[in-house]
Amino acid sequence: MPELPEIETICTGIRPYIEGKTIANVVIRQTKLRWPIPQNLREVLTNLVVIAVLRRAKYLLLETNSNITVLLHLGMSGSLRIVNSDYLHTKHDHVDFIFTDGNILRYNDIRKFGYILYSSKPIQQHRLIKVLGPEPLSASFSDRYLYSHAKNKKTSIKAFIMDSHNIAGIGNIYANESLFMAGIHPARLAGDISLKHCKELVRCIKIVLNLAITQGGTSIQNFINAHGEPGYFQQSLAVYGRANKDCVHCATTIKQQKIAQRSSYFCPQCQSL
DNA sequence: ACTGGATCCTGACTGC
DNA sequence: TGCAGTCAGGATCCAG
Repeated sequence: MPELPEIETICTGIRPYIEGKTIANVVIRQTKLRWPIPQNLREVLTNLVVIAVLRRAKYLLLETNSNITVLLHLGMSGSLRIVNSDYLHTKHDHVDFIFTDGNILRYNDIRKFGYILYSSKPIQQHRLIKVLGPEPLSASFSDRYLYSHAKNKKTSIKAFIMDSHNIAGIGNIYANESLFMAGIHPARLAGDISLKHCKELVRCIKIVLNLAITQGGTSIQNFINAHGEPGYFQQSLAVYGRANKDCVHCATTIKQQKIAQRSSYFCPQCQSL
């Protein structure tokens, strides 16, 4: 389930193989993803040069030497790998971006929750991009920002930080881990979090995401990097997936509860309501 | 304006 | 062994 650190890992992994390279062809085996792949994707991309591989929230962006930017979202089961033509495609390998040097950027997505689109406008103006909140690792995501935007909100703090319109790229795993580290109960109302606690939460979100990036992301079900290798952050998870186990701090039993339709894990002792 | 629920999908897992 | 049911989850859409 790729979140920000996983996309960052993939971005770093594929960049050396495709930046500055020319797209020779695009093979689409399955168009029915979350949204249909544009019918003319192959026609539009052929002969373009990828000049930059970027990440915004959980989107991976391929900038080209024309006005076209490819926008990729991996949903929850998507992966991208660099392969060559010796690797035969398998069941859920939906799209191949084939480069003139023989490398292939292969998109696989078991659950088809992801999507591939392109934009001919500046990508910041794209309807999916312009509504995003600040990057959590940027300076603009501050205690002041969190406090002022969460003020008066009657939703849970967990749902709030997972909403990409508020903060971009935090999914269920890192929301759980950040709230645990900050000692904040996931069901607390966003509007009730003090400036002091906002400061602590912002600090913890940045620590958790940075640590996950250095460990190559989290492989819970099927995350793999551009070379087909798993990440290692799952070994550092303090609460996510640890229902009925002992809290790493106080040995209280970790509780699991659905909050905002998502499995939430917390220590009832360390994280006060 | 704001909030929460339904929805898309497949595979792993559980229980009978 | 086989089948049915449940769960995982990002982000959009829609209803209240």
